[in-house]
Amino acid sequence: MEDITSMDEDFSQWYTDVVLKADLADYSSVRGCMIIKPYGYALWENIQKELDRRFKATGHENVYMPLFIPESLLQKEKDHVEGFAPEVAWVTHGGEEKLTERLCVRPTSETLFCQHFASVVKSYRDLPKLYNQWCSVVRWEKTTRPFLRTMEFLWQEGHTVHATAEEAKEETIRMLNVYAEFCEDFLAIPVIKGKKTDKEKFAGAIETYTIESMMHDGKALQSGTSHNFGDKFARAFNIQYTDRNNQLKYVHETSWGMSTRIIGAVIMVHGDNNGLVLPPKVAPTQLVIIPVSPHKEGVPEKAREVFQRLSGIVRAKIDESDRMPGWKFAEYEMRGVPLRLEIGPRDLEKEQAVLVRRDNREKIIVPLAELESRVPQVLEQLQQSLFEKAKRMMDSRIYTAGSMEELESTAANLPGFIKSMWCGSRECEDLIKDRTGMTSRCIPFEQEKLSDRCVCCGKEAKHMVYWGKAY
RNA sequence: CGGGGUGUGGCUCAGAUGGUAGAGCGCUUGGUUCGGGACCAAGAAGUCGCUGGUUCAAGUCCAGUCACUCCGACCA
Repeated sequence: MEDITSMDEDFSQWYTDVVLKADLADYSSVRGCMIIKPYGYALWENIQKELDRRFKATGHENVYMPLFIPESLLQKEKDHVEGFAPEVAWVTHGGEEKLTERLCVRPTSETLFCQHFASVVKSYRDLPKLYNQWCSVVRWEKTTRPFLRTMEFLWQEGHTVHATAEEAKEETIRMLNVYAEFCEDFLAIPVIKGKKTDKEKFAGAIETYTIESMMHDGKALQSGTSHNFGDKFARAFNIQYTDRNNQLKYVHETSWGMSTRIIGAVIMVHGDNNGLVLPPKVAPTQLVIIPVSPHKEGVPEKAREVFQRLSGIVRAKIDESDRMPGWKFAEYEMRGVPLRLEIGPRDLEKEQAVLVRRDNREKIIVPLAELESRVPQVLEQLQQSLFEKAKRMMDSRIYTAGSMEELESTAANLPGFIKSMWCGSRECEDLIKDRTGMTSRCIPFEQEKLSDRCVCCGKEAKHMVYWGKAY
């Protein structure tokens, strides 16, 4: 089998090669939609499991809303419908009969949740409602790429209603932090937390918060978002409750989402020219055992014994197929399995096994007796070093610009993010996009005062902003 | 939606000037191998993306269409 395209040569092609050859997904006969294969789906299941655990730990409950939204319902909130109308799929017929009202296939479920909240929230005693749903949504995209942008994608969408604006804002930030910690601790992907500019915020939100991560090619991927709707949707959908003082009040809402797109981030942050590299915490298989010269006496028995001992401790797999060992090494590297254990005749003599790390190919000789303690230890170190490597990569590609000239030349020559001061005007944001191809990624929570002046117009600066080219 | 590229066994591709469909890899079977993608032998596998046209004859020429892919604009 030939190698995958080198990422330095053609990053996009490298990405596609990895998705296909690591056996994560395949193209389907439906334009823009992909088949998520068992290995890719196992990855998603691990992401789901961990996120779901974190949602439950913060008091959320899972629900399920319908796939279809009546047109009249979608129309209720003006900004929302304007944002999504261009990319929804419509159902116009049921069997042979034309429907009296078109149904859209949900691009997101705010409107359905709102209608439901309007019917179940009556009193301050009914609040808050902290809901989440796991589902797929459809957006009629013009160009698609596996995981990064598909017409149908799997995600979770959290929807909550609260009594006060303060509570809604707290929830928005809480869930952004859940996402950020999940990315950093579980996926080993460093993120920048911040707020979206008005131009970039979600259709219908008063504030959108985001975590932005940097891919290997220096481009940004919005990895999770959390929206504060204030009482905008509540007013459009008439979601009111009676408070302790018998006053009728509008609720305050939030929504937040993370999708299978995050798998694209895992690929593009950790992957290398040998294929996928998975952080141990999310890897479907954490350790693969490869018997070497399995026809030699004692080898398969010992390999199975090691497999038995380790499978209670880590997600282990043993490959006893009749492939050449070299083929297996390459194959499991392609699939990003964090740790490989080789065991052959030479090891039997010395009562040892050879561990090989996926990230740096370091070989670690471990006495058989110590495997139970050493394997989890090495996995933990690997998880940690993947995060540190990604963090160094991101930090080393964040530049500062004090003038438009600097912004333009940096954007043209150096992949990565650029931070600069900004006056807050849409005009400057648009101009920067025109001149550099970069959009504002976020107004980070961690502000630095680089200067007093907007990088673009020279007027008084309001914020420091990260700019970047985005997926 | 604009611009470029590509559609031929599972995969990567070859098939000048139209004339009976090819290779390598993979797959199956048997044997030898086995510490970084092994070797030998035998086999199976294609209505040449789809529709129409030109022609005695189309993978090849023409028109249309669909899909994939890359680069822009729009978006999780």
